[in-house]
Amino acid sequence: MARGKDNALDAGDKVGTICRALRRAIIEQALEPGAKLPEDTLGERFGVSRTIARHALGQLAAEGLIELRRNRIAVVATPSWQEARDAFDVRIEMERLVVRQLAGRLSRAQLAELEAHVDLEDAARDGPDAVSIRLATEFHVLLAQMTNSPILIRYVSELAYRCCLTLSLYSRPHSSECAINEHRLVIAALAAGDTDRVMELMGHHLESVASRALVGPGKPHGLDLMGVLAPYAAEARDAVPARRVGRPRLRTG
Amino acid sequence: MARGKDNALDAGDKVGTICRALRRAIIEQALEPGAKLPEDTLGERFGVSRTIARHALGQLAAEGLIELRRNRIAVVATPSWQEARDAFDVRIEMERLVVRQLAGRLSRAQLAELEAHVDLEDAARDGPDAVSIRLATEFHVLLAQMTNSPILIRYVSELAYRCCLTLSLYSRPHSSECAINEHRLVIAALAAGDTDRVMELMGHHLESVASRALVGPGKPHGLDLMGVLAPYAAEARDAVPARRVGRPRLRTG
DNA sequence: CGATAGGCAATTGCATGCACTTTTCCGGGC
DNA sequence: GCCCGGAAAAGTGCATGCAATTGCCTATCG
Repeated sequence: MARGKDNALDAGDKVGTICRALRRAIIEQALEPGAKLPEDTLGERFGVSRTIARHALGQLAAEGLIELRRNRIAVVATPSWQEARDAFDVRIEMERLVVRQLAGRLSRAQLAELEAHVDLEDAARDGPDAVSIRLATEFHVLLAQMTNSPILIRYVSELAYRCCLTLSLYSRPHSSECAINEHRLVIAALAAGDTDRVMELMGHHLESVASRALVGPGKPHGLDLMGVLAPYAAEARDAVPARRVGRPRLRTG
Repeated sequence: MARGKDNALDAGDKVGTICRALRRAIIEQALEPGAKLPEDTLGERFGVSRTIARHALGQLAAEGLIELRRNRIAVVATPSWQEARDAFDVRIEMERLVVRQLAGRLSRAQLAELEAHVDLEDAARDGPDAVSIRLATEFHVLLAQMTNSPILIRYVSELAYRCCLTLSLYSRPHSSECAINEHRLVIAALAAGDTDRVMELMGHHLESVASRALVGPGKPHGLDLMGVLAPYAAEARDAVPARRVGRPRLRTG
């Protein structure tokens, strides 16, 4: 192995690791839309070179999570209201497809897994918003994964993340109460194998989430970009062995 | 710019240029599934360094057009039959969404553009298969573009390309006759603003295309990889100024 | 004759360096 | 006081070099 002696948790997929960390930071709203992501700062944070950071940014840009303009610093995407609405429309259709494929076809174990996840969401209700938002999103991703269709999984995940982003721009604080109940209803209908009903439920559920994103021109933001990233980098590999970490510059997106 | 002094046609977006060229080579089946794409050979062909070629491969992999495994040469994707079926299922849903949004909302000019495209398909009927396949695919992409929804555009394009790939693996030679007629029917229904009918038509059309991909375990293939790529590279920039082009190695996927 | 281990060529993984572009900051003019 | 212009700083675009891995080819052994 190279000199760096990475700990084995990172199975060599540095780019993937960075992507996952950034995605998570974004859906937990630690990185708000518009936040700047300079290649070299990112590289320092994760203990890799700009080349790798750049590659990761490329992937995230392909997913629509960040915006990449030539010769400009990458920023977390700031979807327009119209784009947000489009994303939700497509997402609704895709997730209806997911539950259509799943209705009546889930094993007892899978249903239990879903229930367990919703229990988790329930438990996190009093915790920080960031966590409950992430969990709510992951419920939908979990459903998609049960289809075993790589394409569906990828698209639903992407759309879910983008919609998360949207919510952080246009929606009010977040109240997950009813969302959690709706998740339970969906599980019940899936178990019952009631295809039409589960599609309806999912459609309504997503529509109601989307409708929370109706008004509000979005808040301006300013935050300590790289400081906020630290825990995500730390989680990715256990410590950042970056060779020469001076105090990271403060950026205020 | 560096020493290379590219001609101005390439607006600096080298990665995008390579992606487009490769995508096109793939959908025209000049690059068959399984064909190898070594970074440096690619770089030589397009007159860029491995860094850029690598980045392009990363993007294409994100789109599912090629497969990228660690420490291994990138290859054009070889979707399993199941993946292919999934892709078609999702695609059908997405394109129904497209025409739903479009029905009755197209301008006269847009309808004319669609007709013109189908005329092109018609004219290409006697030409090489590669061209008529590409045109058929582009009809669907064109429709998607008219929605002005970046997400829809991206997903439909991706899916259309992937399905193309599929056809080259599992389908018989290609007879575009009826497909062209179906395209015309779709246009007519769009113009009439008959939402339900156009969704039905599009669904049937895609289903019938998919059904052509039912049997056949796929043909083995062998081809002169980089030789076949030359025209695509040439089209991308007018000539390849690569510094030291020895005879490119022949690879036989 | 077939299977196998070892070595070499091909290829990827990644960091670094240099050129170019954009942004920022500062001083002078209006 | 505000706007403009120019230079320094920050950042990206890209090529190249080196280490590590893989894959192939061959010589050797059963």
